[in-house]
Amino acid sequence: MPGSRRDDLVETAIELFTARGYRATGIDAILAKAGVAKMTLYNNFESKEALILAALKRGDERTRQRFAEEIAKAGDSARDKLLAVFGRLESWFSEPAFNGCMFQKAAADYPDAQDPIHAMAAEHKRLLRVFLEGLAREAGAPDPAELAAQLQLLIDGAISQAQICGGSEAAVEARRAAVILIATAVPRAESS
Amino acid sequence: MPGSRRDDLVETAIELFTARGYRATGIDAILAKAGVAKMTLYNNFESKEALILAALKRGDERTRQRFAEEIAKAGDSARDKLLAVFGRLESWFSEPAFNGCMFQKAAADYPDAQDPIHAMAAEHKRLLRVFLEGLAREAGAPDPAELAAQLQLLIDGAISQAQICGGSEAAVEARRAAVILIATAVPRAESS
DNA sequence: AGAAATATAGACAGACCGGTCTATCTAACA
DNA sequence: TGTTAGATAGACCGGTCTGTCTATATTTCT
Repeated sequence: MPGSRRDDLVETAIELFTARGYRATGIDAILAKAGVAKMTLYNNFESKEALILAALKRGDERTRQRFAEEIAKAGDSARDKLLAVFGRLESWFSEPAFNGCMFQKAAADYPDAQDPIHAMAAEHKRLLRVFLEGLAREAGAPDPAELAAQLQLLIDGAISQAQICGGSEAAVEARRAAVILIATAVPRAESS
Repeated sequence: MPGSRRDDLVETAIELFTARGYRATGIDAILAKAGVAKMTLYNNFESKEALILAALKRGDERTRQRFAEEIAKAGDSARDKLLAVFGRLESWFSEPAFNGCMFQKAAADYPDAQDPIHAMAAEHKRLLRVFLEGLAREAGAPDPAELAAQLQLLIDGAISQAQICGGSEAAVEARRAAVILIATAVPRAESS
């Protein structure tokens, strides 16, 4: 089964990079926590940067999958699906291990837009917006891109506030704002 | 005139810490750019952390002052004052040197909530919320804290997106969302 | 069982970091 | 003019970082 050690490394990298930051987390800390030798890392990845990119890739897939799962559990009205995103935020913020968004932190730690790490963070945000746009379209918004962009502002703002100030109130606040923005954007007066 | 060198150090620190990050910016880079000797730094500040805290303090004061200036230039309706905040965001994002919010980055680089640096970032967000709450109260919002919290989500989300994806569209998007949230929160139907 | 691939521990190099120290220079004030 | 305070350049220390190397051990497949 190739990739088992590799998997351990990527999972541990996601944990530590998200919790402590990319530059602040040394290779040795990841190796110690994953219980893997240094050469195994450098046989599977070209460099620390390659490990970061692999962690971001997996984190991106997982983040959007988690949103999709929460949406699947939600009611079948398109409005409820959109709001389920904020329910996912609330449970995420409530996890003891929550420590902010690994993509916001990646873009902050590697501010050069040309840097592949920064570029991958931007790509994640783009993919998330596409995802939201699909939901907004299902909900019948006449301008789904507009509604998706506004909801994404609330999402990123909530993540940022939760990381800085702690707590999960930012998610319920964002949800309340989302209710208003959705009601305004979607013509159908869908009450109750 | 005491503090001239000290001022140079704080200003340069704000620039470099914001542009490149706190951990990524070495003392030597600040000293070189400010044209100051290393011992002068350590005669004015106890440590790199003390310099960071001084930079955050000045940045906090300046940020809120810039918002206040933009608001003073705006129309005298309370609604226009609230919206002027987003005008300030747009011109900020358009500055060539824009590279995100020094407080978001500080909280990301020092994720421990007990860390004085993280705590000062949280305090800045709290002060900004108080500021917004005052404006919301002037605008006649029945629940000014609620409106302020929602607008702050838009602000932090816009800053985050502008840093990750570049451009200043996030500010105009946030402004459009703010118009909706304000109109919903403030009973008085203040048109035109 | 034997061979080939992969993992291990740990030493090591080279770079960079924060912070200290010294010795020299400059400027202000008596 | 002499003194004192503050600024300067730069060597230096201990520590940490990424990445390489070697020599040994373990697994896996035939």
